[in-house]
Amino acid sequence: MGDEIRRNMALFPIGIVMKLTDLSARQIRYYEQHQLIVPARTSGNQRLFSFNDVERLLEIKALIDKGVNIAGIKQVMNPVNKESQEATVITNDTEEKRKVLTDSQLYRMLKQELVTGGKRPGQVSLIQGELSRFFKQ
DNA sequence: ATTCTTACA
DNA sequence: TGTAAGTA
Repeated sequence: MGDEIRRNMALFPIGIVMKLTDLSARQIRYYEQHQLIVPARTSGNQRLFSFNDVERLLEIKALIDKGVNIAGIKQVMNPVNKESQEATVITNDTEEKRKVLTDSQLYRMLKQELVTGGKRPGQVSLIQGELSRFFKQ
């Protein structure tokens, strides 16, 4: 179950997630208020998002674009499970080890995610189509 | 320089 | 949702 841990690792600050999803900070925080995502927090109260968080945000974005409101999204999306939340609790030790992700490191991980496809077989990952714009040739 | 919360447009 | 204010 190592892949799940990887997808639940808290890695990105909101600024990067904004670029990854093309969502505003206001929107991202708003969706968190409604429990659509539960990003981890650093000891300094800063949000740290995981690949799963980013994927969920992309799904939310797709639904919003379809005209679905928050209430509708809550019905369609499965709620954030306990394991995810536990896995994203940031200890001081974790925070120290995380360091700052360089762009090259980030893109490397994103490419890995594209190869993996994210999620499980059966449900097509939205991350691939959405994030492909970061690898325009 | 970034992010956070609160509150008003 | 956008944005401004005052912090951390």
